[in-house]
Amino acid sequence: MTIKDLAAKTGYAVGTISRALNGHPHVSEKARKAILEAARESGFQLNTNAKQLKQTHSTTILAVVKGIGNELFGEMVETIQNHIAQTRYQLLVDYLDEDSNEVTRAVQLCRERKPLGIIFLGGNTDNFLRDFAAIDLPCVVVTHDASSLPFANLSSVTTDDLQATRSAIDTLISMGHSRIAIIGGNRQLSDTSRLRYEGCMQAFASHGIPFDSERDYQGVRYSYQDGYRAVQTLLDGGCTFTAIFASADVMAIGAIRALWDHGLRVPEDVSVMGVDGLPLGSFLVPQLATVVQDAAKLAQQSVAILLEAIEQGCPARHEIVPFVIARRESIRDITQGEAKPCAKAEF
Amino acid sequence: MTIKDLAAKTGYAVGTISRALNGHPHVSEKARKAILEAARESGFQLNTNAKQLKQTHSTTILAVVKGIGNELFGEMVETIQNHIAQTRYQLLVDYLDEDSNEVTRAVQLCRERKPLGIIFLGGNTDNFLRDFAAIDLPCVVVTHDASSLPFANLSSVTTDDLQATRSAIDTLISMGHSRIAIIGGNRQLSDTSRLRYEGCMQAFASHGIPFDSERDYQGVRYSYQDGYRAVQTLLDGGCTFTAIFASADVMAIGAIRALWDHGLRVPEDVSVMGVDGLPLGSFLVPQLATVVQDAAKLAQQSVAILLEAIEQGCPARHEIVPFVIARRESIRDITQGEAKPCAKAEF
DNA sequence: TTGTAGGCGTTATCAT
DNA sequence: ATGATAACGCCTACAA
Repeated sequence: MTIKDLAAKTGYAVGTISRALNGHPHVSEKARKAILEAARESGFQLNTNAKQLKQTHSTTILAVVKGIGNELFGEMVETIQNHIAQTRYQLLVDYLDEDSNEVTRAVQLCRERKPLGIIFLGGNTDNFLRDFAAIDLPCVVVTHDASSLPFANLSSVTTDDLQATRSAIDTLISMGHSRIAIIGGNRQLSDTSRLRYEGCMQAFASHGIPFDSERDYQGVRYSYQDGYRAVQTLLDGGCTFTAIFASADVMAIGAIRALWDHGLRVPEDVSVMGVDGLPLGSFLVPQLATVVQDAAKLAQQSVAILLEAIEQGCPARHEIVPFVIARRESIRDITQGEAKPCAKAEF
Repeated sequence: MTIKDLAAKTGYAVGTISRALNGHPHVSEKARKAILEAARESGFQLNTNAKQLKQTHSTTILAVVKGIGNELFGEMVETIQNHIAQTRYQLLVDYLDEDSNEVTRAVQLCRERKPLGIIFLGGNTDNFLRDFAAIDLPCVVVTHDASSLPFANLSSVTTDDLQATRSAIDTLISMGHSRIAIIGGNRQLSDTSRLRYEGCMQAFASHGIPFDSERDYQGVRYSYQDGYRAVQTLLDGGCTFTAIFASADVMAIGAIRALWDHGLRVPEDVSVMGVDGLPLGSFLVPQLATVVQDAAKLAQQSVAILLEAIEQGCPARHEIVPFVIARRESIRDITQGEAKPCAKAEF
């Protein structure tokens, strides 16, 4: 079934069919009704390949999401969708693996879908440096600072990962914790992981608290399981602590269970804090203390910046969205009361 | 940059370029090398629109996933990907909303991507009945029984939702619970929700346990928040219970927190059981008792059935994958010991 | 308002 | 082994 068939069926020419189906002007009400009806009853759908092959520009905004299964991104996609839906544009969401190159993918999609602009959810500096030059549309990276990259058409909206992490560690320190173990991501592969690690180190340094990366740090993948195992490794490695900071909520959740299995209670024996502010965190018992990234605002800002750039040619901007330290039930102030210095497992 | 440009650049004709780029036979080693090199150095990529427009068949297997954010489907996609990667086929994953029509979407993708077969993750009977006739490829629905649908090319792999739920309720009953509240999904919209509800009713009936749907049942959406609210509504509505059965783990998690906030402890005061067997469940404190769907096996079977159908023309099959009742920490046997008859909130 | 025809970038089918 | 050329299904001038 093609527009030719529809033309034969309705008696109109393909040109009229095309115009009617695309809501173009210069189609009589009669023709439009007849054509739409015929299309509906035969379940006709335009062939996107042919359409996009011919089309010189679309009315599409592209979102390239790096890492399916990242709940934070999931929330943001939803918000972005809601905002775009209120404009005359359409959102096209493309998901890819954590470890594939989002920029080359975007380059390909530019050719094929001719979007008006791109929102990157997550991104890697190296990829941008190597491949972004080929893109000359307005773009914005969310969750990844691009202010120091040499691209005039690339904006960014981020949480200040370094400050956020510093602030989280400061919070723990202010609650009397000085023996803090860290569970982080892969600092080689992820800029965010590197920044969050730096934030921890700066916090420790500014308080004169010693930290032995070898013993007190675990770099793992962002999963429950890896959070769980990281705690095991820390304990086996002789690490003692009154608090654990995990640079993602999912790892924190795995960590809490691992502690429990070692006979350690949260927050009585060990305080645990994460990063992200996943909705799940506030349904747990204990509620997970965390650094809340304002997903709604990150998403909303990215759309705003992109639309300004598309419609008014505004230059690239680099915005920072405030984070919030959520002091929830999984952390405890130990400055007074019984001093339970360190939480080495008792078996 | 098109293959025409490459043709001009290398001196070969477009046909040869196309053959070389697609690894077809009848291309001299010399030509192949020259063309591939020219393509590489100019960063050339085939235009998928044009390619798919012209191509009569692909080597693609399509997975249509209904409901992004469904973790169970996420797991299965990963497994499917791993299996397909070991074959000569490629997997194309298409995500759509819970409430959009997966079958019409598949029809469109058939035209445009010409896949060899389709795996549906999730599906709705009405949609299949109305629109599936247009598809004549081998297909398999996972998580949704299609054995009674009149399609010779449609297989299915499912957990027996009705038996699974019956069995879960039986378990709770065998542990001494007779006042059980149910948190389910929307029975009008989701076949699975309906079956799970049926399973509960059958279990109650066979044990002669009365159940007042009006008071003891909440039909909500699959989310933490809705699980939480459902418990509030149940308690406000005067429902008393020693156990809650939620027909999805996410709702069970929300329910546990709601109980906590009402001063009720799990499993001491109330037992809570879910369905799905999300990895998360075993990292919680208490670990979530649940009906584990064997995601790996569901995925693996769906691929096996589809490949058999594609390669050997095997007829459609309808398989049932066993579930496992995971009696984990969130449920408690109350047949002996102190009788704490019902768990009405004390405020 | 409607019809006609050319071309988007590729693959496939012929020749050569 | 390679080249020429006709589709693929649609959009878009342009003509009527």
